[in-house]
Amino acid sequence: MEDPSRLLAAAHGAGVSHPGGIPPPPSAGDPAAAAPPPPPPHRLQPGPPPPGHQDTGDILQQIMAITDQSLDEAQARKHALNCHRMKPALFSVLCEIKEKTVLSIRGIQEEDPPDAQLMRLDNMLLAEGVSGPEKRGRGGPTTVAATSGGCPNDNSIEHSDYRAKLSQIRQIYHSELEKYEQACSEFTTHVMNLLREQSRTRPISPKEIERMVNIIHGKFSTIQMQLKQSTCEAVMILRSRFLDARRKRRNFSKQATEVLNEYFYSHLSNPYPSEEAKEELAKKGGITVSQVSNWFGNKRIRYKKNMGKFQEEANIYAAKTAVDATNVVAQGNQANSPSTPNSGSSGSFKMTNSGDSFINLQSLTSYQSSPVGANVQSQMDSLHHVIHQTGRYDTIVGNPLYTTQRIDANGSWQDATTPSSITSPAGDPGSVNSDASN
DNA sequence: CTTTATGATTCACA
DNA sequence: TGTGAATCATAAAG
Repeated sequence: MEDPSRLLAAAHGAGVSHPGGIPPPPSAGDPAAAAPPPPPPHRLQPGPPPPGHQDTGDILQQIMAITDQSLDEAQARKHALNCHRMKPALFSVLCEIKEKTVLSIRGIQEEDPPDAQLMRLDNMLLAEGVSGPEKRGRGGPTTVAATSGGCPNDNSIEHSDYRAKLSQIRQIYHSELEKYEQACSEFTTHVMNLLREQSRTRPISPKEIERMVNIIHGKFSTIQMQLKQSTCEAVMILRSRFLDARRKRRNFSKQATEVLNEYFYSHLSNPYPSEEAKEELAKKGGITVSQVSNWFGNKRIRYKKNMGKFQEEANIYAAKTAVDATNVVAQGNQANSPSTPNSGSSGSFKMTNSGDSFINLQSLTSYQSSPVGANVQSQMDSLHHVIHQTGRYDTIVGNPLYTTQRIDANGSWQDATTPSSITSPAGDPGSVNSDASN
């Protein structure tokens, strides 16, 4: 901002010799200066100024006096200046001087690197849907499939509360932003008007105006950045409050649990779905891949810890799988497709803590599996039955013998030791149903 | 309210 | 990097 006193000085002509912008005492020829300024009410330095500081004291006095002048008086002075006969000449001198000094001004600008922080904030706000277009509404199946990243926030579909709050933030952000922009443009026009006004008494290049506008915009963008920053903070807090899955745990849909369990129990020998299998399961269940991974992680450990507890469940899914498998077998018979494997043999995955009887059972199953056969099945059934009755199958048995049989009957057990499951999630009979559904 | 079930996170490990 | 194990935090059941 220009110092008003400088203008005054410039207009007086003598001011040219005072680069400091301090106006000299009014000349006698100046009609506007005819009336001596009223004495300042408050002297900063009472008493006579020390020698050598005489000028400064005077000047100071005048500056102080300006504040006491009425607006009308000032206007009158200004008008007088504009009408002064020497004005055009002085003005041109001023222009000349300005021309010379403008070079030194030029270097000052040129510091406008795209602010990294601002960009970060912008990106985040955009990602959160605060800035930019209205956030994509609820995710259809496409969204679910697309966002299988691992970010647990996909569940936001259910968090209508979260969305409401977010849109509130969004609203506030936009209204504030608008306010700032309005204020900025108002202020800019105000300053431009001022400069235009001033350009009558001093030369102002367009570059200078531009620079001024840039400065103003810079100042306002600093404020905007603060706004963005606090908006980001608000969103972060909101997120942590609403989307922290530990706080808001939602059970999976029945469909999801179904799909996962089917896979798990039909691949009990190796319940480690490949990445593709996980994706497939995620798609079928309408959850994310990382949720699938979590689920399998939890399932494995919990199943292992307490197989007895899962017995019933295992049987249910085993039966289910068996039906499917039977259907498949009935149609295509064994052997044909290498991708219709099978699945699981009984809980063979590193079940070190299981009882001996289980192990025996296990080995029995596996050894006899390849030959196939209904007799094996019945053997197993009875064995299972016995164990079931005798006793406390908690740590002893676990698991879907039925499945084992069926699947072994498919003859892919050997492969199954190493994940047959991994090879073909899609073609797997264990998940046949879901294939049909999709 | 307490207990159980369950999804997610964290950390160590191979 | 994926996994097992422990743990947390919440939903659901009793």
